[in-house]
Amino acid sequence: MELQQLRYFVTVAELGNFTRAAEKCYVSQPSLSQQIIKLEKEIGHPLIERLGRRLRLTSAGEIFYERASNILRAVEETQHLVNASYTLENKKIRLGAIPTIAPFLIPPLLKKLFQAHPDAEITFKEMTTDQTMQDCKAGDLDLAFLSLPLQEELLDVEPLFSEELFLAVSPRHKLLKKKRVTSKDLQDESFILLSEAHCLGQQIVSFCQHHHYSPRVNCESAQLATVQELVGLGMGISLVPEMAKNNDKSKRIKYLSLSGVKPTRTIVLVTHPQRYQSNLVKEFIANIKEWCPLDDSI
Amino acid sequence: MELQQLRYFVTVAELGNFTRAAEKCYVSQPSLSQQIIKLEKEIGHPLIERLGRRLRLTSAGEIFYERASNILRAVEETQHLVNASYTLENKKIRLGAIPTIAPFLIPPLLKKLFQAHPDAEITFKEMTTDQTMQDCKAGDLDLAFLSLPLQEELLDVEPLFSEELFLAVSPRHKLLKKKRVTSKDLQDESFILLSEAHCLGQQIVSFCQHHHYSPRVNCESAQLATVQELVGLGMGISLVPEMAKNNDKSKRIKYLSLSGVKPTRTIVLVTHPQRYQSNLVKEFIANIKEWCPLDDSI
DNA sequence: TAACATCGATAGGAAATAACTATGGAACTA
DNA sequence: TAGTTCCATAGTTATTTCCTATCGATGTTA
Repeated sequence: MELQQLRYFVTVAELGNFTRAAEKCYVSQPSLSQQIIKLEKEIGHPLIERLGRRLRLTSAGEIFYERASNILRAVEETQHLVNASYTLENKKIRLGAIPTIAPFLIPPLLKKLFQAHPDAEITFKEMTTDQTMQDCKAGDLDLAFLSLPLQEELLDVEPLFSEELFLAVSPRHKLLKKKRVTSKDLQDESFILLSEAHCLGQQIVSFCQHHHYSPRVNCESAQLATVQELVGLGMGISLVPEMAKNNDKSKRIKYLSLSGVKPTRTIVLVTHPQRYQSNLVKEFIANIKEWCPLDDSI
Repeated sequence: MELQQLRYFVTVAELGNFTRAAEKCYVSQPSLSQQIIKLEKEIGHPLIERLGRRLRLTSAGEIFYERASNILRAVEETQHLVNASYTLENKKIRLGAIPTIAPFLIPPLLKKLFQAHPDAEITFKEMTTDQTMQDCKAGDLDLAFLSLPLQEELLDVEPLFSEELFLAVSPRHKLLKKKRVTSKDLQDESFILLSEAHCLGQQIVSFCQHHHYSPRVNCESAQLATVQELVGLGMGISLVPEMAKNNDKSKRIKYLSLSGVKPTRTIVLVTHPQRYQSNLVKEFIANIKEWCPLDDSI
């Protein structure tokens, strides 16, 4: 059974005439006749009685007509629905970010997004770098914010900006007395780091290794806010991204810019190169690139 | 858009895999791919995102999937419904008869029909000969009972039986005193006939003409019962079919069998030669031929 | 890291299907 | 009776669908 046959049959049923139905369907009358005959054979029952010149639907034909016209209406509606869904599709954005970026970068971005598109539907997912990249690859995310380094060749990775990692110490910390603090001064300090799964922790460890010492890890936390609280209580020091420093309105922590080679991290925008991007996603990505202070990079 | 494309698409959506979908649809994978691509072109939006090896429905695709699977379900149901309608069709019989036959022949026939098929759905229509034949030709009746003569070459006309027309007179009528009443004795009588539209009236007129006299038409009625009432009141005489005579349990009328050439009428079964006949209609017709007292014919 | 396996898209030719023209026969009309 | 209208059939052409073979990309495994 094919839709064309239904279209032919419904037209015949409505016009009560093969010839005029054929005209309306823009086919020759024999073509239409054959398709109707074929349809009747497949159904297994005659649908139209040919009584001399007059046509008449059998009771099977009447039932079939009801159903067929409903089906054709459903098909038409489907086309319209899909067209409408294009608008809907344009309203959806699925974001991902790691926890050390999310609370500082996502809220202002979403605020701007909502100003421009009050009807946008945002889904946001905070995960580790690995999980986020997996979701990106699977198409569950339209875009994600991560931090370098990444070993990922299949996804599009576009650097947005770099930011300094500031030394976070408690207000009474002895390092505050020094004029210049370099990485070497940190050698004997207790570091408070995020858990290993989070890249910021790894980044700090690798920064330390680069300067030929290991941080004395005292405490691991999943949240930067927790780290900041612990630092504020004098339980250790940490390296905190600039966005976290700027976001910290409490005065319980002092932030120092290290002298010499400053530790930094680079925030990147990750997308799937093959995935279809709705206009809203495209626009959002373009705006992100505009908004993000690339020139602030150190 | 064609149903085959919907079948392909729904299968892919459900299996999440072109190759296995192609196997399930018993086509090669390229064939299925092409049809999906064609479908997407016609819809105007991508329905399936190909992300590496993984597949993913776009939001348009999800909406389309919902609709498509509903449509396919509707198509399947339609086939079942039509099959079921065959049973329904088998329960319908549409009968037609002229008024001078209907009250005597139809009730006993329906009684027997209901005994054999308690769930049968009968539609009965009492009309003039012309109207009945027109309905037969249009397919609005499955079968009809009429009386000869008929000028109709397009319909099937099958004689069922012939019956005598009895002379109906009031109990005090002078003709009752005669031992033998012939058509010549009727020459001066007042005839009560059905209106011209009814064939029994015409038949009586033609019977009289055949015997070289005209009935002195006094009164015309549309119903045989009315005629019988009038005869009973002594307002005239009439010729009444045997079935009407047998049906008349009141003793207000005396019926005489004419001597010599007896007037008769022949009851026929009329059907449309091209029309589809359900099993019930076929069986009913076969039973009618069995039941009807063909051997009673004069 | 290289070899292998899997998957969807593409190309080109073969098969199947639906289209057309021409025509026939039945059924109504004038 | 002649003419017209209508649906079905026959034969052919055109289109569409399908198939095989193959490519390129993506994961997986040795």
